[in-house]
Amino acid sequence: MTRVRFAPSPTGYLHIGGARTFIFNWLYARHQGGTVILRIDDTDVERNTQSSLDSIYEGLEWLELGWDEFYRQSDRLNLHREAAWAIFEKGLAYRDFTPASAVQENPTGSWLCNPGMRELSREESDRRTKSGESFVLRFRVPRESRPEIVVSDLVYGTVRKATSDLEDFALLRSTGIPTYHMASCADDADLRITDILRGQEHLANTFKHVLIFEALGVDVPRTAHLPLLMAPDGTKLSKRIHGPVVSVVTYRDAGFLPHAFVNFLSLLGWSPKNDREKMSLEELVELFSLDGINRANAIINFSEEEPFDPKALWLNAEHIRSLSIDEFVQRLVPYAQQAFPNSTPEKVRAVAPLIRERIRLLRDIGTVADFFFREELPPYDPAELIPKKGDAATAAQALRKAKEVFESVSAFDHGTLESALRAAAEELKLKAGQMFQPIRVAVCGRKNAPPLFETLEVLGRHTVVNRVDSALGMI
RNA sequence: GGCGCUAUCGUCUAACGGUUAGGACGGAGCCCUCUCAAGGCUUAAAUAGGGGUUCGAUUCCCCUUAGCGCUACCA
Repeated sequence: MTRVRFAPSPTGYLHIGGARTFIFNWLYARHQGGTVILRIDDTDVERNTQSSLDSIYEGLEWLELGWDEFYRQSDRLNLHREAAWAIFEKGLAYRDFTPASAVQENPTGSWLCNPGMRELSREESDRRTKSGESFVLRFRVPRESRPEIVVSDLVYGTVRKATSDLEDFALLRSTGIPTYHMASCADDADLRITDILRGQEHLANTFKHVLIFEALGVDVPRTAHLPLLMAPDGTKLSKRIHGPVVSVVTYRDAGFLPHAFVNFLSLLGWSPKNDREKMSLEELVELFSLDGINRANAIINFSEEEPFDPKALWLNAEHIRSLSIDEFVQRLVPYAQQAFPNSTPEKVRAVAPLIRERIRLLRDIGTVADFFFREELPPYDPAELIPKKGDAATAAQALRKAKEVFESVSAFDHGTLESALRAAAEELKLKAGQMFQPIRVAVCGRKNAPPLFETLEVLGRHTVVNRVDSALGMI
């Protein structure tokens, strides 16, 4: 049975690279009916923050994917320590009493170990411990018996490293707290993780992990390393340098649909190889395979002017268009509330069909549909009322005629309005566009808006007549 | 510095050693049309450089270059 884990450490907000790692784990597990584990790797007490932890939950929950089991490494410290000491008892690790300050004095060249410490007898080691000296527990890399370590990565293939290039890494800090490598492997072993999908930055760590797993006497989990997500400048994503676009909640707040966002991230470093781009969650689960993961880092394309990757925007618009009106309204209401506090779900529902094909982000309702929700139209340039190949007189004529129609028409619905207004245009010998533009600007406050007749219907006779009146007053 | 990984249009990517190097986003143009969208059609745009191997290389090997990662008592 497949068991995967996503193991973020709460030392920063959840960024999109982390989200993608989670998504790949989730897709991989769901594809084969496996188990998804969320494990908080919080062994670095100094740098952990509650706000980071909150950000991880917030981001993960928004994705609407869920997980099956949950653990926190800080609850499991004893397990990690016991595992470390078990390795020590097997003679595969040793105490290093070198003070932390002294270790730092070797910046150049490749440091492998402190030979004197590595060779310390058990008696001597025990004696110094008893006398209260502090130490770090280091893995004794078997450079003589094991010339190289070979990893068969599910994505990168066979990767090898000479043990003569691998330093005696730490298992336990001088505080007794396990290091990342120790805690991670001990937990992976204990939680019976079968497949580790994680960022490529860990590829080089995998050699150490193989050694730990072997020392623990457990099967080495399969690994699949994922290419990294990079900023357009080729550097790694950083909130400080690249701003809020690297944070998952930014996408939520802008009005991405969670699964559209999942769709977008899934396409960064993975391809179904059949030219599919827009996929539902179900399709992603069905199609996902490690074969489609490539090895080169992917750049997420954003800029100052356009903070979201254009493809993400396009995909979101695609997902929005394939929502039913009910689902769309449900997703839209919070954003409508945000932009127009007095908006009602009923009003949103009336507007929804008119904007579904016109917005890329749910937040766009605030700019695209404002004239539906505001009592007063924001000021606009009266010149906008004047149609092409016409003058102020044309506009006034069209508006006066339109007002007559609005006041006299029996039913204020788009079908009736359309035929009445088209007839009116003909009567005035105006082209459709010349007739409709003044009306559109009068009721919407701008030239670009949803189809006119449906818009009029939603606005209602009263509002429409009022707005035409005030337009007439401006001309 | 050492070690490891990577390199196809601007971006995401496809191509069992044989394709006019395909698709998508974005760009440009046209069509549709009451505006804006949506939709349809067309178009520009790539195999980092150099050596091999091969009848034939985007694909395999080597070198160079560039980028990324690891080299902590961070994860």
